[in-house]
Amino acid sequence: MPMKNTAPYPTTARGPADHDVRDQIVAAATDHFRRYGYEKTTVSDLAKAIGFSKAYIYKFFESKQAIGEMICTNCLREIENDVREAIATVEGPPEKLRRMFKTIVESSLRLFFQDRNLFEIAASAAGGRWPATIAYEECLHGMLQDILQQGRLSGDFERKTPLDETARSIYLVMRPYLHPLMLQYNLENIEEARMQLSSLILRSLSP
Amino acid sequence: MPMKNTAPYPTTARGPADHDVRDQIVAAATDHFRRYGYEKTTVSDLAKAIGFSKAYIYKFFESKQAIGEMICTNCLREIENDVREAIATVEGPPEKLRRMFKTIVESSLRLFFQDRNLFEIAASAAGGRWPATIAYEECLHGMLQDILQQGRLSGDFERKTPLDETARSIYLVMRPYLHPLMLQYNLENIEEARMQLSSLILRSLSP
DNA sequence: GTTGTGACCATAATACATTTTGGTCACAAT
DNA sequence: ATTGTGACCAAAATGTATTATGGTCACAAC
Repeated sequence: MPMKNTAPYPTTARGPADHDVRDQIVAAATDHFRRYGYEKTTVSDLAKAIGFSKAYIYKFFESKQAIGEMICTNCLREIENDVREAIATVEGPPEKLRRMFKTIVESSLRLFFQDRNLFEIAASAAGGRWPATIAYEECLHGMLQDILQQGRLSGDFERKTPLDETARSIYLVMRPYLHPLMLQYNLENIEEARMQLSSLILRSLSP
Repeated sequence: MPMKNTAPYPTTARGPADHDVRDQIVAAATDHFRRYGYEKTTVSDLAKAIGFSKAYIYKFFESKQAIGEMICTNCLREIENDVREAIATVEGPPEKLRRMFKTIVESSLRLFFQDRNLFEIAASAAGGRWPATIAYEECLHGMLQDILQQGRLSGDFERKTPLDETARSIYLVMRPYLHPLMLQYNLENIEEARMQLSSLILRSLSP
């Protein structure tokens, strides 16, 4: 029985969930999107690359955008992992917070401006509210909340303000630097900005 | 002796600084830009509106963009005044800060989305780093610094962090909500966001 | 000197014909 | 039932010829 997708946006649920061809498509798409960009890559290009017909691609993905979203999800997942690793290798909630912010900025800059072509996908994703972006934002928000919780337990952070509100407001401070479309307008003196904002955040958390 | 303009961007220095025709141009431009938008309005339209030839316009303004910049400056000045008024009618630095942020958001929303057509000018200004935007940012930054200084004197705010750094970091928190291009991506739950960020800022300022 | 303009040019915007592209479907092979 | 495709369509992208627009300048009226 085919699972009807009930998500607001069509997810990639089509055809066998794990199938060799699906992986080939993702691999080819990753390569092509990186090299020639999302717009310049046609679905036929991908089909040719893996030696099948264009129609067969649509047995696995609902649309070209669905493919882009998958690639985008992977990219964002990479950042998530960078962050997870960064905050694991450092101790003390305040320093974890600093490192989290630092890593987000660094990884985002690397992804969006080193791999220039992936930027347009991430930009579309962020602008069009793709599920990939929402999941990403929620993930980071969650990590943030964890650090805050740790800091409250360890006595590093104040405990009066509701945890959820604290997490949300700090997330809002960081958001302009992880949202690709906003990041563009925050490039100059970004290092300085990040450090000063980190300090402001930590001051706001002092018990 | 004609004053050579040494600014990085050509300012509106051309022809007599105050002249009836200059004002007519500004008035016509304000009206037309509001009604039909910046792009849709041609310089000839403005000329026709004030009953002169197109060439005469260029005796007063270096370019169409220079006219746009003037109108933009006026718009932003309006916000500045709103803010100035708002923080004057309220007392206590913490409440002044809250009101400042609140007024910036409200006035920006009104300007950019009620007067929809002016948005494209402000957007170009913000994106292209026109002097109008720079002056605007510096003005708000200055007002912010004043409030902080008052708060330090009254004992409401901490005094350890350098004043300049505090002002800068708080400004960075507010910036996504006054920068028209970023404001677009912060529309949902903007009221809630603004209040939570205000609280975060005030927490960071507690002595 | 100040006020004012029509004619003129290079480039940007527009409009339109043509081609590409995303996406579907009936149908074939295993 | 699963794997796979060529033919087909509406809509978007592209190239191109044409027009409109921003901007200048020599020159005229006062």
